[in-house]
Amino acid sequence: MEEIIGRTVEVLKALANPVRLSILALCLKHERSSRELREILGISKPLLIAHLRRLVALGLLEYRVDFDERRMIVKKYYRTRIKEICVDRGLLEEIAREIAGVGEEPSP
Amino acid sequence: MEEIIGRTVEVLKALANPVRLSILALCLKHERSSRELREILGISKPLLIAHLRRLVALGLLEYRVDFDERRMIVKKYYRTRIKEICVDRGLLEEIAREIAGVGEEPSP
DNA sequence: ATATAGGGTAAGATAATATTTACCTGGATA
DNA sequence: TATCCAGGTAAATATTATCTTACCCTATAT
Repeated sequence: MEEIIGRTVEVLKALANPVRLSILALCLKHERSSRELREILGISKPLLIAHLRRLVALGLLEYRVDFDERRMIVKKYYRTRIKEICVDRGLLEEIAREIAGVGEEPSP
Repeated sequence: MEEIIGRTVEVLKALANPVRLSILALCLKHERSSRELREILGISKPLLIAHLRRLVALGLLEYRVDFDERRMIVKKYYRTRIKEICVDRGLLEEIAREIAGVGEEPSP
């Protein structure tokens, strides 16, 4: 049992939000700094951080840490990791099998 | 302006739920009655109705009305309409263009 | 001292979803 | 009469999501 339904829902929920979808779109072609994203999206810092964290946790976004030695400042640059999330016939068939209980490990 | 972000989020939100995803999976290969779905999913009638309505409204699910003349009863049979929802590079690029404001109609 | 930039956390308000129980319609059946 | 079936609705509650303000720390510049 792989819990396909749970994992799929988790990813879809992460994508089903205008801010997070916009972040992925903005970081697609080139990396973006936190400040840049906040200015474009017009949201507060804690909110942006929460959204970024969620995307990173699911592997949909990655970041590079840049250490500015002169200013003793750590900056992060975000970039989208495309994972081609697709709700198609194949996925639905897998879910149907999970519901039917096919592939359950027999009790030991 | 087509409001891609809004429409995409709406569809993804509809998919980002274990019950609705299960309904689509169950009605994929053959149509299912309301009762059948409720027994498999183990949820209340009003809840199932709400989920069904939402999927139908977005065109992800369709139903056939069967009128049993002898019993004077109307029954509905649901079937999944596959629409191949895909969050890929192309979609993100479109969203990025929407954010950048490309293709806005000039003020008249 | 104060402001700015960067990366945070904590608490709390508000809004949206998910879900339940109780009830209504109409006809068939025990 | 009472119960079951089908398809609902209404209202209340519970759980999540979303978002803001107010803070903390470090270092640089004014």
